Amino acid sequence: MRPPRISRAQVLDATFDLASEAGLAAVTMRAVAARLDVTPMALYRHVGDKQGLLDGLVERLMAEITVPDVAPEEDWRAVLRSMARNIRAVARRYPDVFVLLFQRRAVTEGAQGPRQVVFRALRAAGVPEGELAGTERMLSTFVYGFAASEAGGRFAGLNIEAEFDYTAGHVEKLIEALAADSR
Amino acid sequence: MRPPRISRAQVLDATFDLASEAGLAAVTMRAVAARLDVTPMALYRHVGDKQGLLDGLVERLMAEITVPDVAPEEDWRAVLRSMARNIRAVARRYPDVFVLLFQRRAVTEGAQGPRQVVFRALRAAGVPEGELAGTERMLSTFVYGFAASEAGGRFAGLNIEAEFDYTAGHVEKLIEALAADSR
DNA sequence: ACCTGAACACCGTTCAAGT
DNA sequence: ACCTGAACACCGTTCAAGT
Repeated sequence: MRPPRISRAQVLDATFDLASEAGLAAVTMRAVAARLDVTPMALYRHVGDKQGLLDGLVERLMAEITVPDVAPEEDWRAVLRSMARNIRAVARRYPDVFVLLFQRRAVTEGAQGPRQVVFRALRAAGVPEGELAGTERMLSTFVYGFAASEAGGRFAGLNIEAEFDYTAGHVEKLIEALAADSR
Repeated sequence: MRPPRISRAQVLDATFDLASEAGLAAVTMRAVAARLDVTPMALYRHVGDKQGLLDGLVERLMAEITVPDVAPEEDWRAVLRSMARNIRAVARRYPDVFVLLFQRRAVTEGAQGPRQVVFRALRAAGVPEGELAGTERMLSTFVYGFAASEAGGRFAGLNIEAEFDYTAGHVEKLIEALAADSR
């Protein structure tokens, strides 16, 4: 019987700080433990193992994806673009952690907040109810792919903002077409 | 003066085989060396370091992306779908290696063959010359994002073929719209 | 219940030496 | 030029022990 010296939240905070400052490669059980002035083995009770630590890191990353405070009914285009820009910014700040999103299906699990905002925006655009879920998945697949490409340097040498506007414009037309079909 | 016992090609072959059989985590300098009956240090002359080994692995992965033998002028939709299916198959077979594509910009470097095929298909669809490059990037970003999502399990619980058809259908409409605008 | 300490089986990489 | 051997500074994780 002993009072806990550290919590899962503290472990994840330390992990996230470490990843922000020194990248994913610096995230080791030992380094995280050192930050908390604790033995590596102390972490196992709180996060399971290294895999669990990384899952927690992805959780924290998802929490970084904030929701714009524009009302979706006002301007659905602005809402969607602002969400996409936010996701891209997160990808740029944590490029190596970001790709973990693809491997952990956390994209569907957590971040229900952002998803609801996208739903409202798509509804405001006139996308029929039955197409909402499919469209949201299509959209998020696109945005995450774009953000990962950008953060990984796949668009190196290009004008990325122009690239984004080009793509976003076409996706908006796609959404408009979906709305028009339903009428 | 001594005859070489191994070549870069052999090292990469062993690396690729190892990754296919046991996943990316099993790819260590020591394990690759053991496959070639050689000391770990022998690899350094041929691939530089671990990073260089992984770059070579991505090279090999790109080479797995084959080009359909349908003439693009015949049915551009079939060509694009067949390429997308092939990329998805590669992602499913090597899920953890596949995400490295996002981090190495190899997508733009190598694989010029597939890119040319996409160009021809888009031309056949009627996409104007000036929009070809941008459309191809948009398309590949989409396909790679979809493939990575699928391989990583982000679509778990969904009918993935239906999901693909849904998305592909909308992307085709997007391409048709691009072609129509130019007339 | 929670943490420590020592130990085990791994890593990538250096450096000097051998042929 | 090409490979080896020993060594260094790391890893994640186990297990028994302490409080």
